[in-house]
Amino acid sequence: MEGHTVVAEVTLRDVARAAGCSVATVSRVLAGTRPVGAETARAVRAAADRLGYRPNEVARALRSRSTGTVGLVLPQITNPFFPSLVRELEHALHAEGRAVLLADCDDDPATEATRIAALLDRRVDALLLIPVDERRSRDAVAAAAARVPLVLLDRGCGPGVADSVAVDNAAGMALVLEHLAATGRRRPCFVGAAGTASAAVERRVAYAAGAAALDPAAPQRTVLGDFSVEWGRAAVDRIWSARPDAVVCANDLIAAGALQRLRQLGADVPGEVAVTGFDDVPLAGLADPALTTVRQPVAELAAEAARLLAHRPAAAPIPGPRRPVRTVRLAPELVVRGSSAPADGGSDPRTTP
Amino acid sequence: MEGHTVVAEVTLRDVARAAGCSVATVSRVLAGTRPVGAETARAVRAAADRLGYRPNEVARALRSRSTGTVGLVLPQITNPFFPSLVRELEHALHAEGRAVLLADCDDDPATEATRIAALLDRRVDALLLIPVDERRSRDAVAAAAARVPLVLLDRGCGPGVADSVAVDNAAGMALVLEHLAATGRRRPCFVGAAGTASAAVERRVAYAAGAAALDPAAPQRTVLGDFSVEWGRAAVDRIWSARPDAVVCANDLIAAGALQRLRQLGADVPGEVAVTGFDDVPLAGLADPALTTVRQPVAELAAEAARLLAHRPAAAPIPGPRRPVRTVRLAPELVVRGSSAPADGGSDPRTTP
DNA sequence: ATGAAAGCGCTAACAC
DNA sequence: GTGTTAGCGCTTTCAT
Repeated sequence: MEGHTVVAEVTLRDVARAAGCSVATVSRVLAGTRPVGAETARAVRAAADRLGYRPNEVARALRSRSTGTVGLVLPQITNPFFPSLVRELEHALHAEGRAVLLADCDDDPATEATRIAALLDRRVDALLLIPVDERRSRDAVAAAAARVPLVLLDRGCGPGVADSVAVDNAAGMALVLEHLAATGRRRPCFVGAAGTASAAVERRVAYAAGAAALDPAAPQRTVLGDFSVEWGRAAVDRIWSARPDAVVCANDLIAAGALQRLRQLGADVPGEVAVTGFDDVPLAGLADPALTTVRQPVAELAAEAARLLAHRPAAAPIPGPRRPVRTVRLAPELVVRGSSAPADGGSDPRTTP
Repeated sequence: MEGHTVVAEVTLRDVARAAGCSVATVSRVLAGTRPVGAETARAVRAAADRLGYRPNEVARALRSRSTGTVGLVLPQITNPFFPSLVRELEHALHAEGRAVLLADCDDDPATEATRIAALLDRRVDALLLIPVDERRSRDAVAAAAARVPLVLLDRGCGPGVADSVAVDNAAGMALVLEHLAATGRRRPCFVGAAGTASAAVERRVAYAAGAAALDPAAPQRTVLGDFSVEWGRAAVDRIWSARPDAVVCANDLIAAGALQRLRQLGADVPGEVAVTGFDDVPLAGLADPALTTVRQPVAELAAEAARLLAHRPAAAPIPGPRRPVRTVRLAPELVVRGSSAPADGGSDPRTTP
């Protein structure tokens, strides 16, 4: 084993020389751009194989003005909802021969702006972006969207800024509330997240709208913090005195925290109080009791995002008329688990009065 | 808002023209390669600012033979131990102005080989790699290490293949066993992972070595599966009949599954049996009871990996003598939580007989 | 169907 | 200290 060594990279010239033709011909054979004589093509491929030729993607990128890379910008890879999304995106893109430049923003809009700039400097062909904040990310996102195709994922960034694909948060929250109503819960409360992130806003608005049907006072039983386990724990102390029979949480982390604290307080979940989450992160199935939650269709989200990128025409020669942004909303799925089993222990809603 | 548009990128030439000097001078000012007259420098910077010039990193890369990107190749981003590592690596690298090309291998050596090749084609300056498998990843890793600086992370890949940095698994397992012994446990069993991944091997070897001191029969109470929650659940059914007073797991996922199944079986954790994990993933603190585990020093791992990359000289002109590989082992830390509290409920080892 | 030649935007000799 | 020039490795006219 020796140290890595530039063994004089094999270039197109080397292949051309070995195959006895010009570099242009080799390029055409390998890229399949234009017809080439069968005999020549064979010789070229043989030479390329024999020499172990690998095209220099950097040179190719410079010349063809396309790097074959897309930037993936996200708030915090440690948010347990993102890894599976990243995985699906990476696979979808790699399947198209594109590589992924990853940027983690540390949940900070300023860092986000820096990362976006760095990716643009590297001439990514496109950007997949989960904005840190609906409002504070807007300028940087809009500027980037003016330069490359850009698709917003999971969270929005104000109207008309860019194409976006996300789960239908309102529909998800409605599923939760319907389920709770059907299993006899009548005093829900909501533990949400403050701020302008679209998931936070949409989920709390949907709760307020849907819960009112269950109980006119339900919308008022709302406390707001952030999307964390710690907040879930703290929130329980704020709302438990109201004796809700269901704690509807804005995501699974909050729900996990709430569950933990309720257990500490000796509350009976789900007998006395149901707890629900949102996202269906891996942790949700592991909680005790396992968490009823709303599953985001992660693979579809990724596929749809990749599709939007592919269909966004490369660039207009002239600024041109404003192109309408496309917004895709995917249907979520309710995953019923132990944390919301009817109080009587049965699982059929009809057995509950 | 209009569609993204190539507004005729500003190039070095544009800046040179605006500043009234040559492209070389502009390059020198911006790169700081060589001294430039104060007056000229000012003019250049002003022009660059005014035009909103951003260097084309692709062109720069082609010319300077350095892309400023490093490839990060990992088995499965959805493994909950990796996101925090990815985060630290991304930050460490970005701080040096390098971008991260991410590749997820789907836990498959063949995919891994493909991804490595794709990254090399893109001329990454270096590779950070968590191999899928100690043995089956070896060829691809060795080949890659011959072309660019490469640092193995978290898992090894056979001796002498490449520089590596990982936690000291043996030391971590020893900490666990000492702790169990000190808190009065005498019949440990081990739920590990089969296969040749170095973490799997080192942890099970360390258990066998350390547990024998506790109980000569302990090493035999070992069952092997994979690093998953499902295996943790299944393993309990295989070992519970032996009535161990401690279930030592090879990672936190296994431990979470074991904990869940023990609870289902009505076992008292930690009263009747202690459970321990390894890695300290976010989930560990959330389990009930919270999981005693071995924390990997993630930030240090990342920093050390970045340091090794930086110090690996770029390339030798001639294959040269075999360069010794460097292996860094970082000390782990035991995190004691509820799942291993002494049977009497106290937390001081001395209160236990 | 093939080759010659012109760059993509930048850096790095090499002159002055 | 600054300009001129020659490419990095490739794709793509434009000839033939």
